[in-house]
Amino acid sequence: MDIDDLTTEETSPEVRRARPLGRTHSPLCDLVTEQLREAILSGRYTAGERLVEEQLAQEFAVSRNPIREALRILAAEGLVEVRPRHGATVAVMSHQDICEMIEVRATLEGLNARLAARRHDPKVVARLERVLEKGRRLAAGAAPKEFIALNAEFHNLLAEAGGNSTLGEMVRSLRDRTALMFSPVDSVEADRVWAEHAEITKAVIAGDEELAALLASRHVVRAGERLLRENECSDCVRGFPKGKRPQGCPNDA
Amino acid sequence: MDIDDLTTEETSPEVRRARPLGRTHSPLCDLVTEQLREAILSGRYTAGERLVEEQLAQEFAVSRNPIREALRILAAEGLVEVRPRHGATVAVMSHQDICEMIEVRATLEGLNARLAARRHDPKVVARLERVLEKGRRLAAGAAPKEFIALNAEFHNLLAEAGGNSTLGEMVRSLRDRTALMFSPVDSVEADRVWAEHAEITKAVIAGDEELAALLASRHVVRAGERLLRENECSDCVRGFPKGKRPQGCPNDA
DNA sequence: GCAGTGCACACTGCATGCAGTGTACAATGT
DNA sequence: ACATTGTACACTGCATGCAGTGTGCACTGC
Repeated sequence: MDIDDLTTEETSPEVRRARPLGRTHSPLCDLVTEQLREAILSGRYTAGERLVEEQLAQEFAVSRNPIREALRILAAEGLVEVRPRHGATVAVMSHQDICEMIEVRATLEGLNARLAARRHDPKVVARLERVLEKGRRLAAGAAPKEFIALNAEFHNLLAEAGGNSTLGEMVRSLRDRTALMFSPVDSVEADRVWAEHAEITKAVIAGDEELAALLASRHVVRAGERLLRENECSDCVRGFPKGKRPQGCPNDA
Repeated sequence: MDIDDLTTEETSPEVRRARPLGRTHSPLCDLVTEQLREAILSGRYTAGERLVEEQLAQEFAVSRNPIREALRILAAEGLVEVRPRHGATVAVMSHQDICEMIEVRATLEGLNARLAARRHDPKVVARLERVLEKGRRLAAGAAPKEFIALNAEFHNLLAEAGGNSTLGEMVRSLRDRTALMFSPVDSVEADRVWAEHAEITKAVIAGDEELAALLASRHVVRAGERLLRENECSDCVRGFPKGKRPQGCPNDA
């Protein structure tokens, strides 16, 4: 609740360059949404875990009202599932769900890369290369969390390069929902991923639409394949401790 | 509020086949969401129109709470825009927004048709042909509203034929958001649209992935082109009466 | 006239309270 | 032992109320 300096009144008539409080301070509902999303994406809440309103309300030190709104928003995004009169749970994704999302994401990343290549805006490209360089230095050695952030940064920038914000928003959502599983990569994987990023960027710079699309699409499928291979014997993605699995989890069948 | 027969208690021990009330009755929040979505899509609320919570609450005869939740959900779907402390408005889409959505939708419909052709499940295909036939009879002569419904039915079925529910959900959302503008078609247009549907279906039945994808994609672009042509001089899509335009509407510039 | 100030109204953001529903578990009868 | 009923608890759904914020308009002094 970062409303701390409301007490300091304007005393001198000169322009004080006070930051526009009214514009900047977000409603609690939005803050909760962000934090909750972050918490889910970072794995602090595991798939299938119940999200009890009162509990969250105490955790965030707010009333249940903003919590409820946040939960509806996240439900609309697909990160949370709300069953009427049964409450909210972190969304559980089946093997099939993941396959579906990867298929769609591969197509959309392909389209986006194609658009990026078509425009190859020098400004955005420059920024892309900067992230690429930063990643090249850290890639293999980076902590998982750092790597994820860097990866997100690259892909967000690529989306920007595509210049289709609707598309960008959609892939971001898909990436969020699948990101949970892409997390643990060994250093060999990380190197390969980053090399692929470089290849994509090269194609974008060259304005080679066809190649950029192909590479970006394949980039998603590759990561997906590894993921699906790892999980081929379990229908649910994350390993739930026995007895704590979401109801209906095929692992219990 | 269809809770009408709660009074009828089970009196005889035999199984009464009473429908499970607990499962079926939706929370007000969901009902409001649906009705509001329907109202926006059918044009009963025009783009940029303010959606005042208290007003809606009285309209639906509920409190502001479920209204707020519905608004957040629709905002997450992109049908409504919520500015903190300024309230909600029906989303206004710029020329660019529409271009972007059409581009994405064309790609996704293409992917979906490809998948549908790959599976060409006889059962779904049979249903497709039934809708197609019904449409062929009515197409040109149908009332606009009827035509839209029929069109939606066809596309939903096609999505089902694709077998990727995530994808289906995404194209449905895109179709919703663009549907507003596709509405007024003359009978020549309607005939052409329906002929294209038939072509797509044929390719799906033949299992010709490439053709199905191409046709479906082009189908979207065609409709989009007409739309964009019509609006090429106005940046905002729907004609707002002068003085009632959403703030920032380029038509006022 | 016209910038600046104060005020009133409209609306959103949020907390609180209560009724209704789902669920687990003990009590009861068979 | 087992099905059935009763009951207590946990939680969601929703209404209500109030504080805070945005906005338009009258008022003031110039």
